[in-house]
Amino acid sequence: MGNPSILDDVFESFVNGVRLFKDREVLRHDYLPEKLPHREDQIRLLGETVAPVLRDARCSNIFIYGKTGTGKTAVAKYVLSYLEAKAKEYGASVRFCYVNCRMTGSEYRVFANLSQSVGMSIPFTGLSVGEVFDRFRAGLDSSRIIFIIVLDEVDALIKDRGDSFMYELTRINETLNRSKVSIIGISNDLRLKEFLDPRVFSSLSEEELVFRPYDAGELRNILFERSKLSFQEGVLSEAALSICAALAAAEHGDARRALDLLRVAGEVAERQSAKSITEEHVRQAEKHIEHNRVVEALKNLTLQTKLVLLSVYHLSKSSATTGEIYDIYNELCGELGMGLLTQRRLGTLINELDAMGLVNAKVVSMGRYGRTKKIRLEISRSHIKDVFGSDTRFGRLIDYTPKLSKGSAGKC
DNA sequence: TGTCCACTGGAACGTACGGCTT
DNA sequence: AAGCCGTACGTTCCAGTGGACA
Repeated sequence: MGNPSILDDVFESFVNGVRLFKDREVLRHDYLPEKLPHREDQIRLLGETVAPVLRDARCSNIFIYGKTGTGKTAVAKYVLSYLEAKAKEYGASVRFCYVNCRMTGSEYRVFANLSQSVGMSIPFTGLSVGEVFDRFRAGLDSSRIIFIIVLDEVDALIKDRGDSFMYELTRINETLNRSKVSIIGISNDLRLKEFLDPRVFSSLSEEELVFRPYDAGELRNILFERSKLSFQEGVLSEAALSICAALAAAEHGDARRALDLLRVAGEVAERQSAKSITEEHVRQAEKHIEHNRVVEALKNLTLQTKLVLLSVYHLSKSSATTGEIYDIYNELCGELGMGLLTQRRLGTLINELDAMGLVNAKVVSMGRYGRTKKIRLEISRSHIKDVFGSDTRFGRLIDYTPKLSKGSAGKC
């Protein structure tokens, strides 16, 4: 369990050391601040759109677009919480349910979630989606309310499983007698239109709201507001604040990223017993976040996907084709005495690694020599060596020398 | 201009599993 | 216990394809 005296030191310096934070929760993603700077227009527009529910009328469905960290979720929650409170004041029976579709995972669970929020209990599994939907509808109708459904990251679900559940939802009002439903869809992907049935799309986007990315100046204001609540006075340097804003602005104006940077920079500074947070702490925080992201991603891969990535690793002097990787993967499976997947399946796994940013895969045509994907590592080799090298099942394969029997691997 | 390579990627289907309803 | 159900992970089949080469 380690040496207790070491931990004594760690804990003591944490408790008695320099305190930079006043309240670090303020910098977390799910913290909902009282003010949302630079989103006044969107708040007003959304407020105007949902206001009819205060007079017991159904409001228009709304579609909200914008990249991650542009304040979509915060604005939606902010407006609806306020609306719910106002509704109580006016005696209107309004309720809203927020569902993050990506976290929730499937249409079954989305409906299960919605059902629970109208007081129906739904088993974890065992029912058909249709059955869950029927129960939701019945529960909703008997509760006699105006129900606002917020489907966050709805693009994740639609791209994976199609839009049949959205179709059901958009038509639900036709079968309700005593309750009404409005839908607020939130998407990170501006091209969502392409994935949706035109009927569903037109019904969903009776109103549209677009959230533009924050620029560096706006991010700076947001960080400044939050830093007043999260840090002790005078602890955060001007330069550190600006660089956080600039780094996040360079990455499509993501406020979440900016807040993460600031929080981790504070933690780094605190650990070093620094009296203030400097530019250098932010730089270290940036490295720290990226390192953690990659290591976590690597650890959580399935064994087969790890072997695919390891095959890329063994070929990564230059980019490799799917066929070359499959050959190496074949060898590695042989070394471990494991069954191997088909090349078709391997292609899908490579696409998943590409989506995670661990490899870069590009479809190229080599004319007479066929059409394939060129794959190269997107992360440092040392990350793979560190994480996979300590794996008891296949760690030894890090130093494996491929036989490259077909001779083509490694060339460009 | 047509051929042909080495795949890509969609679609349908199979299997295993945990968990519900009846 | 039987019969469903959703989910995860995988296979099989196959039409489609960009561009070098003859």
